[in-house]
Amino acid sequence: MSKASRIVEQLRRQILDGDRAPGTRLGQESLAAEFTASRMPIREALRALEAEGLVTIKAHSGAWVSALHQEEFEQCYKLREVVEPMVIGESVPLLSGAQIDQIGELADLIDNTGGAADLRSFLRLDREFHLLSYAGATYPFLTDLVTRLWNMTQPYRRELVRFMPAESFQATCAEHHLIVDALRSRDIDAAQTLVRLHIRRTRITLSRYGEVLWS
Amino acid sequence: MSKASRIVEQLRRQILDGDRAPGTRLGQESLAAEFTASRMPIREALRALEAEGLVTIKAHSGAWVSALHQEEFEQCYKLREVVEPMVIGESVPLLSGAQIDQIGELADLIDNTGGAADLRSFLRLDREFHLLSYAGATYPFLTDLVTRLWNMTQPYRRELVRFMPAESFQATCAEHHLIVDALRSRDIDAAQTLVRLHIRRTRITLSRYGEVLWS
DNA sequence: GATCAGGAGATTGTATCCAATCATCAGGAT
DNA sequence: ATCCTGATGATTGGATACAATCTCCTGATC
Repeated sequence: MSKASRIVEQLRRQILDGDRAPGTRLGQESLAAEFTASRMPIREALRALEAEGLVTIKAHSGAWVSALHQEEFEQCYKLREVVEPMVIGESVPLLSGAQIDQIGELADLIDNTGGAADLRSFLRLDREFHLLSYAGATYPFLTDLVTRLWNMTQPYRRELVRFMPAESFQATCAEHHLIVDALRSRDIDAAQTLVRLHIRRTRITLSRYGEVLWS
Repeated sequence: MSKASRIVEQLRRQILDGDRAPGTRLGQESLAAEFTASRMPIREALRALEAEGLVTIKAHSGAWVSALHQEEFEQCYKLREVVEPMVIGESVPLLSGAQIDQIGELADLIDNTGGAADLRSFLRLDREFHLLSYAGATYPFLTDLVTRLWNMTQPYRRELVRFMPAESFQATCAEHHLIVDALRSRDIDAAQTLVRLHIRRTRITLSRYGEVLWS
């Protein structure tokens, strides 16, 4: 595996984990020093992350961790409301029983995080829960798009979930279990509707606290 | 504008125009000689085109113009059947009257190409017709996806359209004009249905000749 | 005859160096 | 006081040189 691709993975991990906040400058020289490499693999890594939407590059100027305006953030969620039901519809008939069991276990684990109480675990498990439920889907383009949308919004989700009230967290957990039930009974329609409503409710809940974050 | 981005545009154009067929090797050294540049901007360009799906890179091995199997080609069309109705639904209410007129003119121009008779013009205009009809859509991610799907399938469309019988070409033209009518009357539902059927019929028509191409 | 090991050649990946471009700030004119 | 202008410093873009890796051919072995 090349040095550039290792740097891509590490940088992506750092951005998603919140170690590098949106708007942070990514200077080639300083990154080269950090990763003990030359600027060349750094440049390739930044280009790759730009293609993923995680990094924004301005010619002859520099690279920054991509930042979203509130409208862009909400547009990502609105797009997810349309695309993810489509993807889970493809996925439901093709998921294995073992996969569905695993998704159910993730739902249980999420219950125990308490949402904002264990933010890091919640974000990681919630992401895993949803993306695994799409594992059966056959359209690589759409699953890539979904992953991109999750990645791009992750830093903001981290900040916004802090404000999420307990009742909203409980709703999230309940919806997760309903989704698992729909998967178990292979009910495509129910799964699609639940996913759409789940994302929609989350968007509306989060947008209430967006004013604080973006103002 | 950087040298790399100029190379991206030229290479993309060459691939879409059929000057570089799928499976063709893209050696860094030879490309550097062609474009009178060093290998460095070439690498950046290849990475960018890889992100667009037009180029496939294998580590330590090389880059090739992306090739699709028949199943992948048809999967692109099936995905278009789902995504493009969504996009045109977003687009219809936001297209300007001037844009719709322009789309109508494109439909007329396509009639005059005679399909396989003037293949180059047909491909260019057909592409322009559809992509312009999506110009009102507000989701950049989805329009990017649609453009990617068009680009990736273009080399194969070029080959397959050669076999397209006259009746199929006439059907295509008729459907185009029906779509224009739907745009003019701002009929979202009609536009979505027509686009879906248009893509579906094209896929079925083309797949009939795929055996020849891929066997 | 088929398969696998090994080495030569070619090609990609990385480091270093130089050139081009942009941001910043001082200085002067309006 | 504000805006424009120009020089300086920092940073990215590109070229060249070297290292790492793969491919393919050769030849030996089963």
